Amino acid sequence: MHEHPLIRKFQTQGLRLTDEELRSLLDMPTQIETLRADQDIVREGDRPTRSCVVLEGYAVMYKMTPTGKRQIVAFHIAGDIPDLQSAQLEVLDTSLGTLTPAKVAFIRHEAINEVCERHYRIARALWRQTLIDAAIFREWVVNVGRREALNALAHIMCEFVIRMRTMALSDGEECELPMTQAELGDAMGISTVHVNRTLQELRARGLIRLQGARLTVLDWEGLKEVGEFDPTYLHLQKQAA
Amino acid sequence: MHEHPLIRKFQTQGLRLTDEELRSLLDMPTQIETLRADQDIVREGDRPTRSCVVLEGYAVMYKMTPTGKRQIVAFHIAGDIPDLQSAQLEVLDTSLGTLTPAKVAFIRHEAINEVCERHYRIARALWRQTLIDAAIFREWVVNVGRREALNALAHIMCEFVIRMRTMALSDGEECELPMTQAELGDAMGISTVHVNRTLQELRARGLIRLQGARLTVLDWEGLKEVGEFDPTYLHLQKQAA
DNA sequence: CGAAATCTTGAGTATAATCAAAAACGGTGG
DNA sequence: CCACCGTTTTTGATTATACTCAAGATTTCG
Repeated sequence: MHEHPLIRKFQTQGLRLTDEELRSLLDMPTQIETLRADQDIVREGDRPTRSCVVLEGYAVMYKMTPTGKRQIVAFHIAGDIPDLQSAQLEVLDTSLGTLTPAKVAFIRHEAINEVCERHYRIARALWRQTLIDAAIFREWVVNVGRREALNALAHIMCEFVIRMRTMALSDGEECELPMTQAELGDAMGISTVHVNRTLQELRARGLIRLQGARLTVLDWEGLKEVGEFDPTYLHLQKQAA
Repeated sequence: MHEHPLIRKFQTQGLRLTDEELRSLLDMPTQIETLRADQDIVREGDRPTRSCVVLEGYAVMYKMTPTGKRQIVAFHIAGDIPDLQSAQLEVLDTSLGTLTPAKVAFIRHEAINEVCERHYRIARALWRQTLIDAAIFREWVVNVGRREALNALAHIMCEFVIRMRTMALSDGEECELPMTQAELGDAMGISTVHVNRTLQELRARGLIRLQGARLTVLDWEGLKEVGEFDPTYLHLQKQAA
């Protein structure tokens, strides 16, 4: 696998880049920034002129309601381009912030759109990526709308572990789980207190161990079952599995 | 506005098609079918070789949980291409069905991908459309996760009326609301009984009138406020507003 | 006109929210 | 290395929103 998270991501999607495509991608001028935890990168309503690639650390997309409640709509890991949408849509409809200290690479929209126009295969791969993001949003609607806390939490963990494994950030049993209980609650649409009690139930059932930011899946089949987890919606390619 | 729903949709997004682009689009071979209400068009797990354009009537995208609960993730109206994703992703992760009797046009994926490759502007417009769909999913996550029934229901109505108006299917005050209370519940992740009580509250507050499938917005500002509705996420162009 | 679907109402229950406060943890600086 | 501070996690008690079950009224459609 390539060492650059973005290229690695393309590879996990089964895209064999030609030398020229690879060069075009790596030649895009980028600006790399190191960010602290809990820092906004862009905000709802912004009209950014660049998008970012997560190189290290974790990010969240979220929306605030007028009454001050927060809903997290996505967690992002290395290789993700959380705000790729802003290259095609003028105004941001969500905010993006860091979850942990993070390193991100900013790429100007013109650069992205030039590469897309020159290499339709890259445009198509990025389009495909945004379609997978959309598939994940759909699954989250189900998670938040029709699953009880226990199942929803198990589901979130399954998804996160699989995505981490796809990017070689987990061995499939153990990985970093960088979000606090409050953040998990904001992702599932439930309160922090209820997250805490639900976590205890998952532990009591012997499905997971969670100490600090370290998650260990003790019973993968059990967790999948409780989480009603079917990875189809992640649209993984064979070699990724 | 053009009489073909798909072309009209492109126009509402501000895309001025050249004669050649228009010809390429209209020359795509399509198969038009008339469907009854509550009929599946494609199902989760399918690997379709074509996508469809809604010409008349209404469709829903939904997912079922293993315990038999249904979550509707999108309502689709004339001009929408609900399963455009399947042109880029192999397996469907949601099911698509009619809500009412409907007329749809099927287009083979090869035809779509050829047009996209020949006209990058069309590819980009379709990409953009899928990004707007994703933005709507994000808003639905908020609706289902962080809004109480009253606010969520008002929000759904605001979104539906605006989308109908954009496609000239509503004057902005009155329009068809083709879903049953059970379907509204499946869209908001609440029970039918609770939808009923919530509807009564919206009526009691003088915000709407709803008789059969006919919705009249009596107090647009009030409904928007209760629904915490900000249309930014629909990414409408100026002329549409 | 009649059957099926949809809507409505009531009563009892469950899941999860809120409020409040204590315990544990993690990082920082002396 | 330890004490300290802010954050995060945990616990308890009370309340609220929404669910389930059940049955009756109304609408829709063939």
